[in-house]
Amino acid sequence: MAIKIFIADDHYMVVEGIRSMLMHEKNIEWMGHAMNAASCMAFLNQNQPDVLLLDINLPDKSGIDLCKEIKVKYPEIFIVGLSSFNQQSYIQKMMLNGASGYVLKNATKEEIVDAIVSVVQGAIYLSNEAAAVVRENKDSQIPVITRREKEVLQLIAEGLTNKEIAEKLFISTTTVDTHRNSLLSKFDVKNTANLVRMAAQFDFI
Amino acid sequence: MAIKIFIADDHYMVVEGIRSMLMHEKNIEWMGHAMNAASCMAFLNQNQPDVLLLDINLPDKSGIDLCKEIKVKYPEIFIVGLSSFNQQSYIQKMMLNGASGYVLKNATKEEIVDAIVSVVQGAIYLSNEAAAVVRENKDSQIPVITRREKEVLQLIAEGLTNKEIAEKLFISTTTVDTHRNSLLSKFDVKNTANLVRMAAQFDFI
DNA sequence: TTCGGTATCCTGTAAAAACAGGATATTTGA
DNA sequence: TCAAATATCCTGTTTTTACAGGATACCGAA
Repeated sequence: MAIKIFIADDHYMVVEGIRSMLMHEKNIEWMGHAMNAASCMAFLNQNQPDVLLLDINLPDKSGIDLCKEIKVKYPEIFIVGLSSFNQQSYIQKMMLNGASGYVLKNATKEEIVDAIVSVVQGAIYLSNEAAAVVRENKDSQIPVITRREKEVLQLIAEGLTNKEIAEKLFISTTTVDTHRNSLLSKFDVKNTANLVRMAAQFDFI
Repeated sequence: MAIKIFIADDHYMVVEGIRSMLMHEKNIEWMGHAMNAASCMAFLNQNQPDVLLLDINLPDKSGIDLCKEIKVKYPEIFIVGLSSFNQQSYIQKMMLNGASGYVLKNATKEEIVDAIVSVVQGAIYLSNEAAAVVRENKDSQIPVITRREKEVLQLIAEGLTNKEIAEKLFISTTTVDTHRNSLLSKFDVKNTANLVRMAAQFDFI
């Protein structure tokens, strides 16, 4: 029986590339694709793929969050993360949220097929590069920040002062200061400039 | 006579996707692909495509720089930039370095074909999204900063204070302050956080 | 050669951030 | 349910930045 796969990715070329690669695989059945999280959920509501190839960067929702939701609602679907760049953090978060595999978008046909076959058998599949990323990043973790901290961080990066942020969020400047200091501490940096740079690197802003 | 195209992109899925999309286009001839700048140059040394689809993110060299080099050596080749995310700066830099077009990787088959046909006729082609990016960024040009300013900017982003930068560069803190203020003015921002964010976006750091 | 841009330096003030050392209410997860 | 995490608020002090308004020296291109 063929493995039924579905893909959620807003990059048409990637969808087309994978489709082209898997077209002649006899034991893989292509169910179609979605370009955003909403239509992906709509599809899953009516259909049952065995494996979902899931981009981390959908326009309407992060693949990370979507992964979690899908695993809660449809735990029997195996999810393989898909990303075009080596975002260490994403790989780890995706795996924490129930993904069974991860391939980078420069994967070969063999890697894709391997990943699909492996996860269906209950294994974990990490492509070479993804595995390397996970390995080398064991110690330099990406800080876990709260929703409010992220909000403050983004306003900081936009150039707002504590006072302006306080007014925008309807909180006191001292609260903003507290968030700011916990951000500095979580990112292990000593001033705003460094904070913003790290945040940009980790794709928080 | 068919338009001969060659593609340089390290994402196999993208290469495969474009190949699959263009496979049945009669007036387009697929010459092959390169996964890095070096093999792309090696290919161009022996072959003469009409259009080169060039990724901005090659492993061994930035597409921006490669674009410039190719246009110097082979000015008759039309280059279409290819990127997976909307990096405003990249699009503009690519165009400044002689590219004739730019498409994002979520482009449809029609956009790709349009781009190829357009640039061969000497036109400039910008995909919808790329055009929007260029349009909205018309006034907020990438600032021209001096070598010293860039040096200071990088140290600021690393979290050094004016005093520390001064010590590192063997200049007075007031000089650092001057550079800092001219950076703020050139980037048209009002504090360090905003400066670092813009600098990160424009790829200065 | 002269003029514009760059780099250097100065004094001073006001605003903002960094840091210390708290407190309290609410939310959330084990 | 109960502890931990989160979000809120406070009073201070010190350090750093932002900004105003200068000046001088050097270099390269018109």
